[in-house]
Amino acid sequence: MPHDAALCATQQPCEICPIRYRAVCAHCEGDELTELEEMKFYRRYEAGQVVVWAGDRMDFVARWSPALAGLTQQLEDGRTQMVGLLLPSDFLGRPGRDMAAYTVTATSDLVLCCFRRKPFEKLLIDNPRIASRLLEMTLDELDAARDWLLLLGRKSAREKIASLLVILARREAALIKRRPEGRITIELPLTREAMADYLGLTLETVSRQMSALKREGVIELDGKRRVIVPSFVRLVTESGDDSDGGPLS
Amino acid sequence: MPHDAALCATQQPCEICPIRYRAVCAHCEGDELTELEEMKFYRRYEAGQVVVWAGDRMDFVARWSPALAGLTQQLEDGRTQMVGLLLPSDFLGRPGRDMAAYTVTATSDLVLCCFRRKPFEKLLIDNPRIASRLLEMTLDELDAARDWLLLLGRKSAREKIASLLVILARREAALIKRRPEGRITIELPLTREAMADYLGLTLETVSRQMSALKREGVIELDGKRRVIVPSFVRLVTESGDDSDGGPLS
DNA sequence: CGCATGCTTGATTTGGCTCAACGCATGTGG
DNA sequence: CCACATGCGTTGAGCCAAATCAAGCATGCG
Repeated sequence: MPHDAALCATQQPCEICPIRYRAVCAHCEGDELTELEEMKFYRRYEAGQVVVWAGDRMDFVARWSPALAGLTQQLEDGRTQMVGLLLPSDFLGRPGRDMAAYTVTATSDLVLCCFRRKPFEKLLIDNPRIASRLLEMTLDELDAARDWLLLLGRKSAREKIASLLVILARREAALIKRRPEGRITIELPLTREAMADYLGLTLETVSRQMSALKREGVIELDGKRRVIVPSFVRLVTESGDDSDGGPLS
Repeated sequence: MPHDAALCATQQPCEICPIRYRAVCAHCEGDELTELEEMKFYRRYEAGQVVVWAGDRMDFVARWSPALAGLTQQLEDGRTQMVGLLLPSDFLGRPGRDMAAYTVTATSDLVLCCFRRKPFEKLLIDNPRIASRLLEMTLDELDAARDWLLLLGRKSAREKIASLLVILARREAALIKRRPEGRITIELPLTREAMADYLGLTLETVSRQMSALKREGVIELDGKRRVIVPSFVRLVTESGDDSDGGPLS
């Protein structure tokens, strides 16, 4: 695995980390940060690279940095399902388990902020703040996974696409603490195939539904990877769930 | 909500609780158990009853007792997806949130072992053992949800049915600490409709696939709710994933 | 230029859904 | 005891959304 020493030197300390307030270290203070800092190292990956293979040994856990990656699961015959999206500040790895359960692939260049697993597990035991933040994050992920179950089990192809766009829009908006409204632009850091793997569709169906949404004016395309949504509410309607997405989280 | 005082009196203290070693209180000792005991009360529900509605206020969390229940999520037009199965010793509710996110329906008679939420949250903060056990359980649920994503997104109707049977068989076997093998019997505490809601199918398709599996000798039916599997490996093959289910968990 | 990669589009097939009838228990009331 | 209703499950016929198979197009790159 790449471990770029020069890179480490250029990384910022936790104290001024821009995503700290949402990450696992959200509620930490001076001493705890120092402790974390000591077990920290960085890894860098390029777009398309596999970060971990399912079944691999993993002796670190990590906080997710810029950019995006996907967790995937496979059947032997090759059918693939993405089971999670890793977005900035998300947590990777599982304390108490040394085998990766899923394959993680970077979809854009990224830097991973890693903590050696053993010391981190120890820290977790005698530091309730970190432990409770991790619990909270895990519960959020569980909720997200359950929403995804509804999508995979009961939504049409068209609704699935719209839902994915809504989710990405909300995620982007949350970073700048605003609610998506009116005319918005969404970055789509995924190939059609990755979208298909996420939505439980084929890439052809994804392509067709994108074209259909464009034809009907629900979205506009600027290149393949940038989507303009003239009316966010219209998109939400197409996604099937009429909810407003709850409070800004 | 029903709160049967007479019943409470007949409940056992945590110390001799038969499912304690798998539940949230797994690693607790004397004092902690006493504390838990103090915030504990029981509720009883009958088969078919709704335990909580999505959006309801919930001022308790609970440990799951005998029997089975399902968490469901709905779209406004009525499409329903089950997003979790609650089995003995599972945990219900989310510390730090007072709204239920899902509707919980009992599929058989059950007794719920509830803890008042506020004191429980407090206990969580100053008791790392309980907190870490809860984290572990949540991570397990997340893994289960992700396996379910693969099932919903990529498996055929036949594979879905077989997978459900495999899961139920493994759960039953785990209770008696054995691995399912050879000829086994599975209790199916679910209507065809509940199965459909779980698998993202219609009840007709569930029925047809059950008939097909029977016709081909993969399963035998004893009444509607009891399934005999002559060869467990055959069933696993039909389920699509060839894995052996990992270590006895 | 030639070739690879990612995407679109079209023609065809098919698995699972919809709608509808029917079977079979169990319960209820006359 | 029979007539009838009700709740679950099964089965069949037809249809449609999405998968599959198959070109073809745009972009980028050695």
